[in-house]
Parts: sequence; C-alpha cells; structure tokens
Amino acid sequence: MTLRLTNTLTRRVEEFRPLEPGKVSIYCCGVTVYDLCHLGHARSYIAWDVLRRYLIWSGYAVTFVQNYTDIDDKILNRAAEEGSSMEAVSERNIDAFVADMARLNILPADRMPRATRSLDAIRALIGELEAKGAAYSADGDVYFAVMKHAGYGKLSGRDLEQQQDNAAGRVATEEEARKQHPFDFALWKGTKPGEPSFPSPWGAGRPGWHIECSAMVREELGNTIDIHLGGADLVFPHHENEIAQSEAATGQELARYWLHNGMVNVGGQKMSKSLGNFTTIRALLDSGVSPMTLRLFTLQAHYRKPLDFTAEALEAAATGWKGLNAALSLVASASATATATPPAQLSPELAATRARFAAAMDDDLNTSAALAVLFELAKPLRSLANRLERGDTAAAAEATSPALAAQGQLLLELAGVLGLQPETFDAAQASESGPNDAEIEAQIAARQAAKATRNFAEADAIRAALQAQGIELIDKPGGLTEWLRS
RNA sequence: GGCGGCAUGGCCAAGUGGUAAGGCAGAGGAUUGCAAAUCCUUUACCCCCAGUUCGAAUCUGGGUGCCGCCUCCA
Repeated sequence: MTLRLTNTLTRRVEEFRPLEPGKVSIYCCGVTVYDLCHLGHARSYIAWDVLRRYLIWSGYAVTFVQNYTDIDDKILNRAAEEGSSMEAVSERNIDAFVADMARLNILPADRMPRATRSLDAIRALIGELEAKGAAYSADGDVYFAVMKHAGYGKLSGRDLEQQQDNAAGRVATEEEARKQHPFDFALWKGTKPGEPSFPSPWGAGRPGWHIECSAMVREELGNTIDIHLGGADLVFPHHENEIAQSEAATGQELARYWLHNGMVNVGGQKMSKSLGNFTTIRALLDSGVSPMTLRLFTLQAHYRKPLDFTAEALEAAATGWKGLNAALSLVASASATATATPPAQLSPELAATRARFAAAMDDDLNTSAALAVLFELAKPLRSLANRLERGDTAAAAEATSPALAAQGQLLLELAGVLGLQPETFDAAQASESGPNDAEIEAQIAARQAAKATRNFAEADAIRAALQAQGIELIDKPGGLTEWLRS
C-alpha cells in the first residue's frame, strides 16, 4: 500500500508520488501573528504534524516549511490599539505560537520564513509578474490581473463570471476603483501615513498577503513542491491566488498535492477570531485540559471533516486519553527499568497490527481507524498496569514477558506517529495553588484514622473536602490511599 | 446566485457493494464500609422516497436538513 491523499486540486483521492523518490517538500500556510492561536489552528497544525510524522515514519526525508505573516492590517491595528509597534506585536505572538505548538508536541518546522524577511524575494516575484504583463500598477498599488491568467479558479473550481462580486461585503470601495477586475488582488500596497513601509520599484509600501506565500515557497523550496497545506478556508482566494502568481511567474506547477483541513466549529459555526467564538490553545491547556487530550480529540475525526468543539466531546477525549496514557506510561516506565526486552522481530500478530495501522494511515490519514488500533494494543497493557497496582503477583510475572514488551514497544512507536506520548502529571505546576503534599497526606491520615473507627461520615467528609480542592483519592487494597490532582 | 462538503446508536466518530471499528456515556457483574478508580460483559439495521443488484449505510435519481467558501481567516 502506498499513501493516498485527497488532493483539492483534482477533488480526488490520489496515490502520493513525490517529485524526487524518498524526499518530500511541504509548505504549510502559517498564521498571521496578530493574536494568540485558537483551537482551529491547533486542529490544523496537529493534522499536518501527523502527516509529517507519518511520512518520516514511512522513510521519507521531509522538508517542512511554514511561514509567519508578520505584516498585515490586523497586526497594524493591534499595534495602534495598544500603542506599540508592528514588530512588538509580531514578536510576542511568534513567541506564543512557538510555545503553544511545543506544548501540543507539534514538531517545529524545518524553516519558518517571515514576510518581513523575505522582501527581496517578494519584490523580485512582483517584478517578474509585471514584466510578463500579469500585473499592473495603479496609484502606488500593484495588482495581479486575474483575467490574464488562464486557469484562474482551477483549485477552487470557480468561474469568475458566476461569482457574486463582493459577496461578503468587505471590500473597500476606493481600492475597488483602482482594479481592472473585481477579483484582481494586491501584490503591493502603497504606503499609508503612520504605517511601516518598505522601498520598492513601485514606491514605498508593503506586500499583499498572497504574494508572501508564493515568494517564500519559491525561495525556500523551489518552483514546484510536493505538498501544500492549509485550512479549507484558504482555498479561495488565498491558495487560488498563490497558484496564479507562482504559475504565471514560473510557468511551472506550484504544488502537486493540495491538502486542506476542515474547520473547528462551535455550535455549528466556524470558530474564528472575527466571530469571537474562539478558545485559545493556551486558555484551554491552562484550564487543565492536557495537550494529549486535545490531540486525541482532533485525531478522532478525519482531518478534512468539520470538527465540532463541545465540552462533552472534549471530556470524552480526556477519559479516552487517560486509558491510553495508562498503557503508554506503563511501557515508558518499563522501558526505563528494562524489565523485559522485546524480541528483535515482531510476531506475526503484531506485524499484522502494525500493517493495519499503516493501512489506515495510508487511506488519506484515517487517524480515527489508526486510533482504534492503538486502543486495541493498549487494552491488555492497561489491564496489566491496573493489576500491577493492586499488587497482583501473577501480573508482575506477566510484566516481564517479552511478548508483552513487544506489544508495548509497538504501541509506543505507533502512538508516536500520531504525536501521542506518555504524559505524567506535573506536580510542580499544580501545587502552585491548593494544598501542598504534606497537607494532603495529613488529611489522608486523618481519614484513615476515621475509617479505622468506622466513622465513615467523617472519612467521607474529608474525601469530599479534598475533592472540592481538586484532589482525587483512590483507595487501594490493603488500606492504602493514593491521590492525584485532577 | 455560484462552487465545495456533510447527514451512521444518548454524544463523538470509522466504514464506498456482502451483512455496522473505536472512544465516551449508559446498563449488569467483580471489587469497595459507601464511593471513586480499575477490570469483565453488554447496547445501532446507518435523514427520507424511488431505483440498480442475488445482496446497499456504501451505487444512481429525487427530496429534506446542516456547514464552509465567493477578496479577515487554520
């Protein structure tokens, strides 16, 4: 089996064949750094992280480039609001982006170009387009002429004649007057008072959004790349325009495969900054939702489908992750202490399981089916982990079984392909608020004393009080009580 | 108005012709002072209508509902 991916360009599921055997070049549209990232971004970048990890696991050498759009109206507006500068807003949000992605265990891109550092490439590209007659300047702006480019609309399947001009009602009329065609878009915007600007042959100004990506793709990866990634909301106009610009300039295909992820919805509506219905990644993680829970939550659905964000679904993912994590943690700790060495070769059963995982992933990244394989592998390990905790001697013997060790190692490996890794509770972070360990232990001792005298009312009251502070008690056989912050 | 997509059990969600994965919740059981946690067992004819077929959630036609995009957007 080979990897098959849904290509927006052809609207079909196609076998993936890289330009160069064994190598994959990927460009992923990054964020405009005017604010913190929300769950929509998390979903998108988790999906692409999984694609990347799977390609690497499959043996490809992957070059992954993701940009930052660090000059844009929204960044300037934000800077004006807070009385700072474009650079300050951008830097702060780039730092936040890096931190958020790291928490979600998303591999950093190999290179992360920024629009403001790619101006030479941008100006060069605009110059080429102008020389070829694909662009024209008007009052300090430079526009791309969509009617001059045959094939405009091929990605989004649009016929310009049938589109409602300005259907969203967001176009500034003064800009409209300078365009030859309503769908022409700015490559270069003439400077405005009080805004940062950069010199160019067309006068001082700044680049348009679409040209940034075309220029950065070419500068970082060349004229034609294997895979171009982005959210479904970027298909039109952003990616359509990117294709038009790049292909008009080079005469070569920009990207062979275009992949788009579905939106995260809230109450049936797309989560977006402009609608204000968003939850930021850090707000969610800081509220106690674990990064792996969020990963599991997004990977349970297919990447192309819309994903409805609800508290209930997230809670289900959290419980699901708890079980998977129990198995993974057991394997991780067992590997650390090396109680059993897995056989060098996989058993036929495990090899088949591994093949089913790969088949699921090959099928347009069917992570939902791949997760089912993980849960299946985890089941006996979860069971073992629990029996070990209960002091089951038979379980201790089983734990040293090479066959089980092999199963554990396979689980760890496949979970890693999905970016899922064992998660341990961060006691240091949580103890910043609430009772400290000694206080908790004292309460537990008091409860033990109450139980010893069969004063269950008192014992339950202590348990409830701790529960209210987020401390969960787990009674073990033999009168032992463990606790954890939940 | 145009383009694209979706509709599977209480919730989330796989499954593209051969008799419904998985997760969560629920139910029963084990365990427990009672719980929690954990373990075991268990729960669906797939939006509607018509058609193709020996056989359809899966293909065709029609209908209904919902979502995304049509120059802010992952």
